[in-house]
Amino acid sequence: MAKEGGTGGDGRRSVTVRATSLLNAFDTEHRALNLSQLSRRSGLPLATVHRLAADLVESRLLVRRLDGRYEIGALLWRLGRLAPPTELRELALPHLQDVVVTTGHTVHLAVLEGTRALVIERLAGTKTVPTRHSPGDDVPLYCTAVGKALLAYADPALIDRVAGELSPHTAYTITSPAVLHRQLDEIRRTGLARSAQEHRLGVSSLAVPVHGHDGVVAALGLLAPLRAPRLADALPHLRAASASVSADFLRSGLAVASSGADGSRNASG
Amino acid sequence: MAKEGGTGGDGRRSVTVRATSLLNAFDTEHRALNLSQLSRRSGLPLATVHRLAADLVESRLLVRRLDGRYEIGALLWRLGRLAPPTELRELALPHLQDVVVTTGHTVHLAVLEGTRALVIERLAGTKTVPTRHSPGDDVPLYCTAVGKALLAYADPALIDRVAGELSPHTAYTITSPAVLHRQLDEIRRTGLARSAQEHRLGVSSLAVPVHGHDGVVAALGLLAPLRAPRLADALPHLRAASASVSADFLRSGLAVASSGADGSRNASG
DNA sequence: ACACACTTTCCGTGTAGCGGAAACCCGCAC
DNA sequence: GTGCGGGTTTCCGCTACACGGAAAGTGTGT
Repeated sequence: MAKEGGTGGDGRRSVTVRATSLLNAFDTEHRALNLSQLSRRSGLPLATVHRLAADLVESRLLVRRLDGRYEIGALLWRLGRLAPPTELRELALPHLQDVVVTTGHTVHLAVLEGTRALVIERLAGTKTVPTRHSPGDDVPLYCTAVGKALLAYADPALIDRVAGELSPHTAYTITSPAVLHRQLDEIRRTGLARSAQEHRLGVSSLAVPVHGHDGVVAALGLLAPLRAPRLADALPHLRAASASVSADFLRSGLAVASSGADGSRNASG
Repeated sequence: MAKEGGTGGDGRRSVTVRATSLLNAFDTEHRALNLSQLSRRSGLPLATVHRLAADLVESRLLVRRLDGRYEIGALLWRLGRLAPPTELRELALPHLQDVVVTTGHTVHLAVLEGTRALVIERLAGTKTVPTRHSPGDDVPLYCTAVGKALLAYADPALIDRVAGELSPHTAYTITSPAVLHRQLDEIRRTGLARSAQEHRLGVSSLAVPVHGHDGVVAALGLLAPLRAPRLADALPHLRAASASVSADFLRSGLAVASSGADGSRNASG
């Protein structure tokens, strides 16, 4: 009978979770999916997907095109705009632009989301670097500057969890938990995070935390080609922008929304 | 068998639809809701909301704050970015900026969504007008310039439906279906839609359609104080922007409904 | 003509969603 | 202290609703 013993994985969950797994089948490379693709990518039986997707279309979370493919509906877009990242993004935007024009480097704004850093805005500078992270993408916490800036101020439990699985992206990626911890200490001391080719070859970056009422709510990062001349000169501008964003953030009375860990599941008792 | 008869719009439907009605309880003024508010605003029993919201949190569509209130989660934000409006918005953005700097007026980009026009981007000009529609808001189709521009090229059935319920917003709002139809004819002939105080007093606007492969995919509108001097001078810029957006749109290969095969093959894996 | 891939419908099974009611919690007033 | 009012969480029996295998329907390429 009970073939399901696994914790956490997928398998048999509530309708809502299943419906969400349908939504999760979409990503930047797959903005429109037909029924079979949806079934394959979500791992749900075809008949189930057929019914579920129809429900989602009725709810206007998805729309069905004339060619039969599904895509994310405008309702979802609109709802998504109500999420905390939107407010932060819009309030930070002018300051990000300042940084871009004064330094010429590409700037990232990211928040902690689960065990990754979610890039909520990216403004390309004139001194372009090949890497392409659009808003909506997420990057690892341990091998990017914004990631480390966020991680350094995160819940110690999260730090340990992340430090437990340091899979290398390049030859420069930190794979030793001890080294990572040492770096995080330094970040906390100096308020500055760095990464040099740890995530992508040829790219180095700086990042500083953005402070909220209690704790760090975001990180502001700067991307540059590996040996960009006087990248450090940009630091004051980055710090200034961070301070401005912090100030605006506090003024706006927004609350931290970072989800944190799941924790309580069906534990015994 | 007979379809269900409820006219109210909600009521007794599938789980998915109910869950969505929870999501719909959120709006710009209500970005964070506690359980009871959620229950009240969605019309669902409290116990049901309690369970459903927990599911949504587990799915990460919602997050629950430390103070017990729910808000839209980052996952939803990210999914929303995969919706068509995002692509259109980003591709149109530079052209919108052109219009703003050359004309100084506030510009709107809107798409058809149900029986309303969804504003997907708004750039404020130097010649500000009091009205405030942020991206994500929707406006009526029959009393705004962008709305009319979209309506004029929409499915006749939709036109009739909209013409059936012309509730006035100001003393200038068109309430006669015949007048509306006549205006729509003219819009189709001239490619230009206007509204003068029909939606908000003191505001007049122009709008032009943005064409896709077959049909209109968006509208580009310009807001100005009532008797803005030489507002018509801005029209060429607006048309030029519309043409540029159209061109970029077509180039990008975005589809509203592609009937033929589009190149992408899916290598299963 | 056949083969193949995708989509839609059907329908018997039983599970999972339902939601009223009661308990619980906390701050407040008296 | 006791009672009151708001919100939140848990309980639990009933059955409506979701489930999904299987089969029929549709369209394209060969």
